[in-house]
Amino acid sequence: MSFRQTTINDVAKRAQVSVSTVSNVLTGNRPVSEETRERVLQIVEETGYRPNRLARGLVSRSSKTIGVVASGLEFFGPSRTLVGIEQEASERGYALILSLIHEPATAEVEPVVANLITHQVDGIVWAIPEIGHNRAWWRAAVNSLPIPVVFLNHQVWPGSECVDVDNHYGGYIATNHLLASGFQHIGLIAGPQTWYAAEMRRKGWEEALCGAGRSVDPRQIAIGDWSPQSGEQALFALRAAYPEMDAVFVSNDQMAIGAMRAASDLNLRVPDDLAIVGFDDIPEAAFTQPRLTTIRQPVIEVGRLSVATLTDIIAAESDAAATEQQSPILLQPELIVRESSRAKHRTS
Amino acid sequence: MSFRQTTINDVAKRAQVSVSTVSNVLTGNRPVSEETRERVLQIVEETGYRPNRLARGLVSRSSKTIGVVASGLEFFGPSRTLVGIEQEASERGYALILSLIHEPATAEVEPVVANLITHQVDGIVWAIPEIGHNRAWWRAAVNSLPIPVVFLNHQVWPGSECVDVDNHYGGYIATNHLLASGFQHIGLIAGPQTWYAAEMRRKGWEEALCGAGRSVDPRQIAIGDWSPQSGEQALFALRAAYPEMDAVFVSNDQMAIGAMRAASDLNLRVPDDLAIVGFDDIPEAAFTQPRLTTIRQPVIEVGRLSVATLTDIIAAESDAAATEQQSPILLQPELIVRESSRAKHRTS
DNA sequence: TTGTAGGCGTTATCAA
DNA sequence: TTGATAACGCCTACAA
Repeated sequence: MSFRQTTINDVAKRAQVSVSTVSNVLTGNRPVSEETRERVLQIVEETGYRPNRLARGLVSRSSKTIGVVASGLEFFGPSRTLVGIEQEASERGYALILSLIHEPATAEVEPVVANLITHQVDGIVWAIPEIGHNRAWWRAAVNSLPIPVVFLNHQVWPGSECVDVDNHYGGYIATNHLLASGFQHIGLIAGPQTWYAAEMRRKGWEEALCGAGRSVDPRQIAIGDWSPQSGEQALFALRAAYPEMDAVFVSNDQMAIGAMRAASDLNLRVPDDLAIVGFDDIPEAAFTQPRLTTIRQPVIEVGRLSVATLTDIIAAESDAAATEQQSPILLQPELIVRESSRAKHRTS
Repeated sequence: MSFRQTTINDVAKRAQVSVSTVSNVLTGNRPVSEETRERVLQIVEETGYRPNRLARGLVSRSSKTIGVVASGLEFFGPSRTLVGIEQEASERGYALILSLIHEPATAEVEPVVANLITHQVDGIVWAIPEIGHNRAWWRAAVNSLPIPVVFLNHQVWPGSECVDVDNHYGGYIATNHLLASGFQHIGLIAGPQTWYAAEMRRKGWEEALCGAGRSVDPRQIAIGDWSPQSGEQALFALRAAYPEMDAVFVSNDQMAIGAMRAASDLNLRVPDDLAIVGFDDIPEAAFTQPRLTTIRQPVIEVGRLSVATLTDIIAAESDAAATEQQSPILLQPELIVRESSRAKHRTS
């Protein structure tokens, strides 16, 4: 079963050249005469030879591998972002080593990073929601790591590379849309405030309200955990604390679906009694009753860009030509208007 | 920035022992006196030394890495299964190299597998829906590969290792539930029939109908692509071709949500005019209006089991003690009754 | 219990 | 344009 794989030595012998010539044919690092090149390629084809990347990485000090640390693959954004990460990495010839963290709030950062470095990854994409203790760890550690790191969904700090959706803007346009549609009392169902993205969406909501001269009060806010169930409960709570509410911005579509369900149980018609705007544009959002107005975010693009940025930095390091990046790189989300926020009053 | 990492040599020198002693302390392959053991561990701690896994893998011929080839991370099942795969791998000390395939129907299998072997993975979890041409490729290739492979959501064949949910049974209990609830004309919105799982769910539906002495006709079937939109369209089509239909088994929850939307647009009340049963139990399913009856499948468990099986085989190979597995390993799904299939007629 | 030396499969350096 | 040969960092006989 488990025979010895063919090595560069086997190829060299059969092609009657030295191993360095075979290596040069394959890497293109040094010119090789057309004649021998073809002969070597021929043998490579015949034997199905493929260079052992462990050996290659060991000597060349570049594994062509990047580490991805992610979390929350059960959610729409993170799982799509991972797809973008993989696509870009694959196109650029990098393999992915995947680590998942299940409890970002308590998990230790150091062992995860150390383990990836152990695998000699050329860089890391850190796609874990920002939370106090891991931010502190990174601030202290990032500059002493031997490899570059790109952060997703994190607040930027000097010297760190970040890619993110502009969640502040997303919260702002969602809320502004409700205001422009004539709604007066706009609540918020927020995500966990340990998530930087959730905090930014809340701030966008606040800024829109303040900009329109509306008050912002804690009783207008309920906090969920992104799940439909928490959205349902949040709407019950909000309705009790803030009965005049006639619209609500919900920080993700899953909670919005829970909120729609709660509205129905409270005999509130959407959008006539209560308008709802979500966030994400999950595939189901266009098929709820009524169809859900939401904020679409370029999640795949965030993943791609993070890898593009990372590999550029990696390439720049070996070229010793440090390309200065602007950070954070913010991608703009987009308002998708559907039925759940149909205008209450005519606004000219 | 990029300094030389500490090596086993550095540790050996500082601890005033040989490299083999350091190695033995770390691997436990040979006994070391308590005294020197502690001294070495002390230095390891101080220097933060971690063995280079490329070097280790090169010489020990075991990278402690497994390749995962997946697809459809935008869907509920596959993304959760990946979580299970990662959990089990991480607990067993394996790292994951992730490859995604975007067009399983046309993608070439060989380069993906070859690339993973290039990275010296110890085994592969193949989580790509079974489709004609890749099945053919695997049949020919699987026994000549140097490493073991475990297949997810595939039909088993002699010598292959498979882990899956019992989709046939799932389709059967879903349909039986509708029959037992008094529904007479049960349609099917199926997934792409190139997916083995979709085919099995259809067969379960068929068997339940035949078992109850009902006819099975092509006009009772519409095929979607798992998306809510395709579910919506499928219901329109089905309603036109099969107007007496009073219940429908939908092969996944996303299509079921689309179908519920279509039912509403057709002024059909669910479940009174049309009962619906989905498949997956996505988090949203409990919050639709009405709440969706569905089949819950142990997707995380499938992922965990696949890695458990794979690593057992890997361990058995190096022990030269081939543990015979029973294949396929089928996990049972479970019926979750909610409102969308509320009984039409009393059945005692 | 410990040390020495060879080799895993490559790429990189130096000569030719 | 090519070929020896020395690393890369580690494990593992074999020797002491």
